[in-house]
Amino acid sequence: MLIQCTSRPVRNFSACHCLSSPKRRSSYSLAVSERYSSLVKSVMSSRVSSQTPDTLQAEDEHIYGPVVKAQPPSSKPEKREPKTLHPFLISEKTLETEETESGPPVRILLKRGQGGSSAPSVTRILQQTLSPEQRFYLERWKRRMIEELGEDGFKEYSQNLFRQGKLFHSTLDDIMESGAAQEKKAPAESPEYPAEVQGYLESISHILEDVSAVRAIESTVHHDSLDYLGIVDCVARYRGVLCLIDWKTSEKPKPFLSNTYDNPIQVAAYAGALNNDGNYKYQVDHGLIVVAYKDGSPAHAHQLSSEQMLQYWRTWLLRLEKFTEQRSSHTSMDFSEKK
DNA sequence: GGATCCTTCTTCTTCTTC
Repeated sequence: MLIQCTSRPVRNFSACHCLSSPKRRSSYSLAVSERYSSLVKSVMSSRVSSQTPDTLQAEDEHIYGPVVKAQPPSSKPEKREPKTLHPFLISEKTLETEETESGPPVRILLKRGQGGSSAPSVTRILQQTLSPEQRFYLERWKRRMIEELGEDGFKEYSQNLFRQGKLFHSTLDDIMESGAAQEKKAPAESPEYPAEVQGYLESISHILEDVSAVRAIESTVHHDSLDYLGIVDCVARYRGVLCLIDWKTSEKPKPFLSNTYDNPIQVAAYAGALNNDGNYKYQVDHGLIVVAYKDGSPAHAHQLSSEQMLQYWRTWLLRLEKFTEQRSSHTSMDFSEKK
């Protein structure tokens, strides 16, 4: 039986992200039919909490002030343009990489603190330039999670998410490096990989079949003129197209690009840095965001065209400008405080 | 040797009717 769940077909209820909690599986799963799925969903997804939407709203308003409802987020797309439109691609560099594709993938390690380099990272810039709306929803989510799990429980939960993400990445690095991806061997079947990431590996196995010519793994990129840096997950061909690939793990399904929040901006920022980094002799104008799931259901792959990459590059430049403005206003404030 | 850095994640919402 196929059940449509958040626009993603799954084999059964136990594989459904919305209904199966990671802690325990419901015994209802065998008895329910599609007819009752929305009812079951609403019953099972209700929170065990004495709070009602009204009290939550009241709490939100108490902490953040009244919610301004007259600002639908997507109705006014940001038309702003960066003050300086730094190029995404460099004309001297080539997009063709045939001659350099035969060697092993590069891995440029991060060297911090050398030569007084204090370039900010992509992650830090994105974190510090979140919109007030993003901040609000993240804070609210965190508060609700703490209400449910307690401070310590939430800490454990977050650490667990990070640990799984890191383990998935490092395992994937090993697979890529050993060339297992090109051998088209199902890595999930290999017993040498940690049990905790087997589901994620199964989830991306169909993606790995389309990945070839791995050029870089966990490699540092630095934008030589804009002076920011980051660590790229992977550069490889996906279905023949050279892409900057970002691997993600997620508890919730992310079938649409819009579900990935700032990830496309992150990918464009990395690609722009790689293109403007003298250590890389080629450049990349496509992106790929792969969202892997623990239960092994097929990962979602969001490919970014060169046009989309350019669009997100502009958004990135805006965020970078915002960051720089914030930083200069902070340092001038520090200066006046010290004075 | 210890401290710090870069990552790793987390948000978008609501009912009502076939």
